[in-house]
Amino acid sequence: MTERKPRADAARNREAVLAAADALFARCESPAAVTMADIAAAAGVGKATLFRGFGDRTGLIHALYEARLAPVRRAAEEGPPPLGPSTPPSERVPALLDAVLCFKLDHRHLALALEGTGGDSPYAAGHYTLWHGTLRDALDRVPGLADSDFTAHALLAATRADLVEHLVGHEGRTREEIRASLAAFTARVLHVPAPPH
Amino acid sequence: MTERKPRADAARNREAVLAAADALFARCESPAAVTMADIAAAAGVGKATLFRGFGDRTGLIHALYEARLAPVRRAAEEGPPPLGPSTPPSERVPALLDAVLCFKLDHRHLALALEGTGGDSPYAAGHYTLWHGTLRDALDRVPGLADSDFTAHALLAATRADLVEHLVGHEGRTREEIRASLAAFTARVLHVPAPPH
DNA sequence: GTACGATGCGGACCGCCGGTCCGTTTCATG
DNA sequence: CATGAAACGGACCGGCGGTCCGCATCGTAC
Repeated sequence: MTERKPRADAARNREAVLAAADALFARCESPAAVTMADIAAAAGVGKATLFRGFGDRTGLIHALYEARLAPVRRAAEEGPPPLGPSTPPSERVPALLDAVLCFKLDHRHLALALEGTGGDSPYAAGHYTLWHGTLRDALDRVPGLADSDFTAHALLAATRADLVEHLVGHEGRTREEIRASLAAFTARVLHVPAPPH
Repeated sequence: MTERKPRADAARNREAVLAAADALFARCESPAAVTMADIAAAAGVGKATLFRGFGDRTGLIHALYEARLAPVRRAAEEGPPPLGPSTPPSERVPALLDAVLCFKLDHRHLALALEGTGGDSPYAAGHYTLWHGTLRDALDRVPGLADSDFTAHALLAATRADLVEHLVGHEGRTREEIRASLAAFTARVLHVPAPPH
């Protein structure tokens, strides 16, 4: 058995830390304004508990992001259409992108914290590789579309957290406007005429 | 006259700092590994000179980026086709994007330092607004293309520095491969059938 | 219930970095 | 050459990410 049963208080603290971090990132303007000490204080634990449980700051952010992303990820991996794998590509590609976009809209503060971690690029993170791979595979099945790898990168780039933040915060776009824009852009890339709506 | 003649040594130091910073960012793996003290030492000046001349770290990076970008910017603002304003849109849009991409390929270290500055989003920077505005205006003149604002954002997002870095560093793509991929993607968005090559 | 080893805890502590301060040096001008 | 202004530089500061170690708590075996 490589599995070790974690102690009860450790699990409880882990959840408290994730909840406190989520709340703090949501409340504060910039992710950089949230310090490890802040999170520890808000969770009612010592600083060392953070680092023991998550390694370092980026580890904590990754864990938090991953925890919130899990439902969407599962819906895309094994859920029903239009997100699940049984969906035809021309329908699944827009659905996947819309799901990513909605997640980033709902969790802008987390996405900003993750992508703005500085040192390590967001393209090294596991979840990016997953989205990119899923999208690439779907694009491979779209007739007449070459270079699915770059296309997947480019489409995902249109959902970058700081771009979304800019659209919402500085250009004053609403959630539905942005979703419509991305859908139209995606349709254009897929060579499907946009629905008149 | 609002212009004040700067002292000779100040101008000299300014250039030395820019050159030293450029070299350091190019040499080091991560932009975060280059400290202000490093730059000051490499330029042979005191730390205070950096902050007096550029305000803070992001100011220095902005100034350096802007200095290196100036030629491309001028070519786009008042140069001859295919970059200049007299070019027809269907030709100018790919040319603008290719110019941005090439600049980021040539100055990856600077682009990474700029976009990875953390706190402030790259979308607030003046040069982004400029590229976006130019591209949007060109897209406005492409028949049948609505939502030029978002389209400009999305196309520019495909040239993000960390994406370029990922393609070159982790996927092993060559410069020409990436340029071809972006050109094909752009053509697809413009509904122009890609050239048979 | 109790004794005991292992696991986890917490906050004082460290090194480093961005940014500031102020006594000193260098430039420009008449 | 004298003098005021402008720029210099490195010691200094506050704060942050990350570590360390003595102490508390948990789970277990009897």
